[in-house]
Amino acid sequence: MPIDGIGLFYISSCAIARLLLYRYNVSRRRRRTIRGVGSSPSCAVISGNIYKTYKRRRASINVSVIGNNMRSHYCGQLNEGLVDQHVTLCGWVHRRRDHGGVIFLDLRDRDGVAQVVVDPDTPDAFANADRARSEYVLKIEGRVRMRPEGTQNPDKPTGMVEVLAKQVEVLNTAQTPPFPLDEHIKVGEDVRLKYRYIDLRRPEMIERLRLRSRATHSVRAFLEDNGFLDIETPTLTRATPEGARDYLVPSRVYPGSFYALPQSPQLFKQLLMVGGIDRYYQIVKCFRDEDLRADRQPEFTQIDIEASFIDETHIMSITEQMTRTLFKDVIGVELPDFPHMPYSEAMSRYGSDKPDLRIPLELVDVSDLMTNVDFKVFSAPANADNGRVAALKVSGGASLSRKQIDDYTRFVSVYGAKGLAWIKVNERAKGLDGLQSPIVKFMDGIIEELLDRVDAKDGDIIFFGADKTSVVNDALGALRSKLGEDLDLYTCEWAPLWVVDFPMFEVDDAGKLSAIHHPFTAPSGSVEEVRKDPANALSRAYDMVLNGYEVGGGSVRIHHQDMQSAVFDILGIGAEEAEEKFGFLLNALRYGAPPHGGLAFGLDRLVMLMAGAKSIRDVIAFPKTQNASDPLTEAPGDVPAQSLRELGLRLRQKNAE
RNA sequence: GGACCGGUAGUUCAGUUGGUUAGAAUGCCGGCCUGUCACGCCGGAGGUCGCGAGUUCGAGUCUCGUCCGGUCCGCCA
Repeated sequence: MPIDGIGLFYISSCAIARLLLYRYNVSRRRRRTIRGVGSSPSCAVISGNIYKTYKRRRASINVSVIGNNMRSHYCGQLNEGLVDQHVTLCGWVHRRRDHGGVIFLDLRDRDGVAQVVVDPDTPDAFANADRARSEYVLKIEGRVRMRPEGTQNPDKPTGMVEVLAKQVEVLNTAQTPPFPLDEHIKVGEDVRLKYRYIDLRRPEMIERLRLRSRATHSVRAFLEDNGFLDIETPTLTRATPEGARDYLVPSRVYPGSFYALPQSPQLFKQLLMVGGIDRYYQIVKCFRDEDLRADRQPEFTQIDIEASFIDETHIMSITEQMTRTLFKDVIGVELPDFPHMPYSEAMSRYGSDKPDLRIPLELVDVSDLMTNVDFKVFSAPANADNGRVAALKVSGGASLSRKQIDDYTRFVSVYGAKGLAWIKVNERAKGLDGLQSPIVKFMDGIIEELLDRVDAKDGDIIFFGADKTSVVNDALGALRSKLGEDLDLYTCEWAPLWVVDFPMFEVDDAGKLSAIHHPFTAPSGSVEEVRKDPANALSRAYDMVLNGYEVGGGSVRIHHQDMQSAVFDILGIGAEEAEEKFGFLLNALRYGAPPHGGLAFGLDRLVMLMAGAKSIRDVIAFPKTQNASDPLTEAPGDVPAQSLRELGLRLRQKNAE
């Protein structure tokens, strides 16, 4: 009992201290960043380098050394306030500067770098400093003192002080690292991944992982405060017929049968709702055996959320607040209110279901102008049911060179566009003579209306896409993002939004319907309406989009068995298959399933954006390469024949033919 | 499954029309240096030009194949 009491007291006093500290930091940050929050309602105005922002902010964190029995302080904690104190530091030799009579050691730990001075008055320490090399692990005892006048370095966080070493202990030697740890030297990612444990020592990498930790902490705190329960779900589960390819795990006990690693805890979280949990969350690994991208790893982390007796308005409101809190807590950014945009509007105005609203460009539909032009490339799609002709005007874009335009033409070709027509508006007042374009000769009679519609001014360029609607949207949507980046057209730093009113199904090339979200998403209409016209049914799904990335997505779920069966029907999942694969879910829906819905965030993407990283690999401690391999462990690897035999597996001959 | 870019010293890169012994910077090793902070100065070592074929008198360089890394399309409910 007394022990419990002490423990409780200890925890709560710590928590209070942290809370106070946290309050202090938040208010300081708010003062600094609120200036940057600007005029546009859906945009946070650019307020300088984001990495700098959280780097600066981190400097104010008091890192606890309680329970650390080898060191008294972290290197990064040294400051004028510690002058004349005796400190013990532990860390790695970041750099060694040997002046013959005096040796400077830059000692690095996860919190920063401290300068240690070793002079010959302490011969043992001097000898050890002399043999120290890069990345040796040292323990240093000494006195903190101000650096002599004229040698202070205000560019470094600990640059006003140094530690005069009394003892230098070599805790471990180190081989010369395969690459330098200086942040200003770039190193190939394959080398970094092979020696990830060294790469992680780089301040930039530690900083990103710290950011990630703070992000999950913020999310957990928010959700716990709002009554969500953290509940774990199985990792060994069963394969689902729809969706991504599953990672399979053979069963030893049932030879020939397989577990699947979850693509998400979707079904389990719905079962938790039927189980009366009411509010659930989990920060959880998910697995999808599909090809990788900069923002896609075979295993990734979701912030998974589900709630009962709630509709889409409330879920979006809660998770939007969560995201806003997250950004404020972790990088001191006040996100604006998130606008809601129907899927159809996103597609027609931006050619994407995850538009980057930092970019001021928009697709403008000009199909109606092109129905009669003497130019088949435009008139054919303009007259086709599933065709579209759209324009994308870039202010000041007339200065683009022929080579740049050719590059963009090649760029859109990967999306299926057969070309990229353009008009340079050199001088509108001169009429056709003031335009420069390979296609303007076909635009006789409609050119003024066209220029008016896109609000073309002297110096602009107008790009055109004309093809099947999906090709035009893909191509011009991608071109829009590309131009935004190449020409640095961003009007703000953060542009979040909700995309809503997704179609329920999409038609594939074979004419078969598949679920756009997933087959448990509730359609907007009744069972009868959905069965009658599935192709036009809308779903109660929503995606959170930030800077052109889908960072989260969810829906209100089907909670009636008859609707669920209808959707399986439409998807071509027969009653028998549905019963076999999802019988447990259909059963659960018969036993009093509450109305429920939720959302899943891609934690890696969120952290990547907050960290200003280009790839989620940079915010994952041990990521995989684009071929889904790990250069560090060399996974995936062979297994002994005996293991296969136990699992009832035999490999097919590799070069059978 | 496909397109594109890259692979040369530990690292980052240069390498001309195919032509002598493949270079630079940095790192590493040795020496000198008591106020540097990406310390400085002097000297030295370090190469399977990803791998395999082919063309050629001769290949880092040209051709084909292949492996690896990256970006993207398809794919990713």
